[in-house]
Amino acid sequence: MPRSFLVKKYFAKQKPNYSELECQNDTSLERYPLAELSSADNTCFTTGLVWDLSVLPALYLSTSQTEPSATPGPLDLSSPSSLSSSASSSGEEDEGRTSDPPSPEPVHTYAPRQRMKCTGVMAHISPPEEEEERETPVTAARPAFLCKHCPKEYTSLGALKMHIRSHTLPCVCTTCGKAFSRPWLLRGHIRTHTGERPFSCPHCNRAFADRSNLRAHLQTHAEVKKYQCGVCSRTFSRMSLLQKHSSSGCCSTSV
DNA sequence: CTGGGGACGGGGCCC
DNA sequence: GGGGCCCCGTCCCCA
Repeated sequence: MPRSFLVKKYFAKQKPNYSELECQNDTSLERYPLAELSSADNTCFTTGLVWDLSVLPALYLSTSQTEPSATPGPLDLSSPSSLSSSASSSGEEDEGRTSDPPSPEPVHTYAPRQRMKCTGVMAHISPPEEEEERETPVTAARPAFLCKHCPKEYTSLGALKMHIRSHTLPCVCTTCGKAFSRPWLLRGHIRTHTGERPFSCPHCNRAFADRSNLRAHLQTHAEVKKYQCGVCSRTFSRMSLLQKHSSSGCCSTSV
């Protein structure tokens, strides 16, 4: 179970509305851009959702490139949902997040995320049409659905099928031929061709084709960024920047 | 070297 | 069960 959504799921109940998000908090955004992301309630951000790299597991810091899933560390900083809430978006959603059940150890659910681009592997392993998934009837504890293209394992067939799409890449761009696992990924890609940028920043009117990029951009407007150096307290908009900062000397200990 | 943007991957949740 | 969307996150590249 790679990734941090395991934490997110608690508040994922409510769908954020970016269109609102982008303009509803115009006023507050001036001061706390991030708040807009997480909602009008900027407290979640200003109260210390900034990540302290010093508390991050060494593993995360050193190998985060491939194992950000270890992120759980920072989550425990102030709240179990710090991670998601800080970067999350719309207000309502934020509310849900901040109130997400304080799971005792959400951290343990994380597994090293491997940015395994095994899509290529699949071609060598076996034809997709053969038998996409191997169902392992582990009637005992939990059913395990194993991907035959990679070592991944899922507890539901649906999840496995979804995953398999990342191998089969059924969505192909008619313009450049690039293939994607999901339709919406393809749509996002198509924007790179059309130039469409539906996500605009309420602060600088800059537009983005990708919502995530807007989110990252909004960080640049934040007075206090999401990721904080445990040594110098300097904050960064991206984990990668914090990592660079750390490895470059400031936080030699945290590397 | 740092900061930021572009593009994209992937699991979860809701409908 | 599947599609759509969300959010989180990463890598690459450029200013």
